[in-house]
Amino acid sequence: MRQHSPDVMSKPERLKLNYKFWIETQSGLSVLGEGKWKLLKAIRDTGSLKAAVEKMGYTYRQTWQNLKDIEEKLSFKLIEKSRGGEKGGETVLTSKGEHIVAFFDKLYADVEPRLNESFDRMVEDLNKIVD
Amino acid sequence: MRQHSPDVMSKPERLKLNYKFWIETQSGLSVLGEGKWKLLKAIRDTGSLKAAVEKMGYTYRQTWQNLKDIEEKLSFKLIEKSRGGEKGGETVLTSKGEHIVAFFDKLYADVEPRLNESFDRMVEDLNKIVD
DNA sequence: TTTGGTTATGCATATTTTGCATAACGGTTA
DNA sequence: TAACCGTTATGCAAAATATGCATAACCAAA
Repeated sequence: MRQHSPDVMSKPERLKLNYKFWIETQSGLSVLGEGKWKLLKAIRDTGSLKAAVEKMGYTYRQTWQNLKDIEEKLSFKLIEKSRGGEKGGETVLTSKGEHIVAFFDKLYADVEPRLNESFDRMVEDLNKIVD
Repeated sequence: MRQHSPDVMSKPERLKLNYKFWIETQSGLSVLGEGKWKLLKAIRDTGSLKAAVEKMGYTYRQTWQNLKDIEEKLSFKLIEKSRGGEKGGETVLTSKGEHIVAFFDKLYADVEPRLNESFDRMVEDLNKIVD
């Protein structure tokens, strides 16, 4: 069957730039980035993994596994979980968990403004190519 | 069966930071980043998709599909491919393909030095958390 | 000892990624 | 003009990941 490719010249669209930072192990294994940073904040704010997950729109199953894997890679705990009690259970950040949150706060505060400036400038060049 | 978790406190390892930039469509669809940038350079240098792919250690099948998808998202062609002939076929960059390569060259030259400086500074803070 | 809300986890299903195998091309050459 | 050869093109099976449902485990309080 002969089938020609879709016309690749038909829908010019303005482009943009995006970026991402994350922590990895020395061996290059990815550990955690912006998503888990925000999740940790949500855990801190709610005192509950379940509530944090719902707030973020994540699934409990996967997030629980992700956090377990992250702690394994880091070799220290980010959260302290307990079951039972009046509220059914709770999850709080460990001291190191708090530090990781604070680290990302600082990292983004430091780097994002300058990066966005560069990107705003460069995205003009980029869109000249499209036209 | 009762099975205790692996001891998460047992292998402290120095951490590092990493980052990534990429181009996306206005609607947030990821288009291409560092990998395809380097691939395009390899295509330019070799005149062949097959050779470029082998140079990069990618698989032909997937790379071919990726490039097709990227051109679809961009709505313009990055490469011009032909089959047959003495060399069996060849692939060269289009003018816009060249421009995209040049864009990434400039982007990384602009942004990387300052970013690496910030990261070197911040990674010290990060590893204070680990200890 | 019952209750209730949270954490913990097995497992089936869906989705994505890989990679093998093979077709299609077409300028060159005899 | 017909066979050749190295490249591009692509279907498809298999493997690896991701997703999400269902349900167990837990335990302070009532």
